[in-house]
Amino acid sequence: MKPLEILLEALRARGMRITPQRRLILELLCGDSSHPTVDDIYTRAVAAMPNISRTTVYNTLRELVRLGELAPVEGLSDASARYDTRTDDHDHVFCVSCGKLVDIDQVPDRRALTDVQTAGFQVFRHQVTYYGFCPDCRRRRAGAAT
Amino acid sequence: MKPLEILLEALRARGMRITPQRRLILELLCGDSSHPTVDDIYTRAVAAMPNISRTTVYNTLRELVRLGELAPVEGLSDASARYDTRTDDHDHVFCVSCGKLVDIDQVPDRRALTDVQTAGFQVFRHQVTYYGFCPDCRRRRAGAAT
DNA sequence: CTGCTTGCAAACTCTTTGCAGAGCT
DNA sequence: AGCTCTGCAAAGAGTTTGCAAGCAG
Repeated sequence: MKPLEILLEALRARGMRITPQRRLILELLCGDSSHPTVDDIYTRAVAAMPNISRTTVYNTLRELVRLGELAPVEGLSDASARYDTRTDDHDHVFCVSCGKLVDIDQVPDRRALTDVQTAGFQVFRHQVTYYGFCPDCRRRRAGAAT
Repeated sequence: MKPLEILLEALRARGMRITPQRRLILELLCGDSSHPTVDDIYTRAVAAMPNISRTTVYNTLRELVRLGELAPVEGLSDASARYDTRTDDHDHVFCVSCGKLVDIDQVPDRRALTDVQTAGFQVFRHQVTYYGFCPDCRRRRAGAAT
């Protein structure tokens, strides 16, 4: 969740126009840390601007990814793409029960891998996805176990 | 890459029939550690059995996943699904240049995460994807840098 | 004004489904 | 023989593209 002004500036800096549609989509992204899908964004956008099109949502999200201001979330078998406004290196915790996805900082002391361990790859980035149950589902399951 | 016999046995154990198509697909999977896509498998299958259909490939792969003998690879933004015959917990190294994907063992001493670090999630599994350049692309880039 | 952007519709890709006939056990 | 499996074609889901009209700068 980054400030709206940053995103607007990123568009302006590249000579892209600030249209009402784009502004709306950016606002929605800024106020959301739930890693929404294209359809999530589209649905909320339509509520505020009834005749905005899916195409515009797709276009805008694609541009933001291109600008490095938005990151597609990988690591889930979800049918449709989910996006993250946090674009620095970080990890994810995914709830296998409800699909909730939360950003977490990377554990700082992970041991460097040897060349053998990386199969000779020159690694410059890594991303960890933790799978488990979120607090809500954890509670729900504990109750059900009665 | 697991032995063909294991896969055949898994099918038999569930009362599934060993058809020539299935046998072929299983053979292709066993002899492949490149994490092929559906189309990779289909293309090679067609070479050996010209009128095998994509449907059969899809069906067979889906069944194998259902049996736990094949794992869809997550964590890549690849358009189409890639499959892994290694089904135990392990990590991946992905070449951002050529798309090569290699299985590696998990680093054993990863520190346990606190509840705060996992945002209260009860984590039971994690998966790391390392991004970098594979030995081939590394060499290629070193040469190009002349 | 200029030309980037929008939004409609159609195209495309990947995957799943329906169903009749073929083939495994 | 009985029932599963195959393969064709068509349907579906998600995303991209082509293009004429609209609007930001």
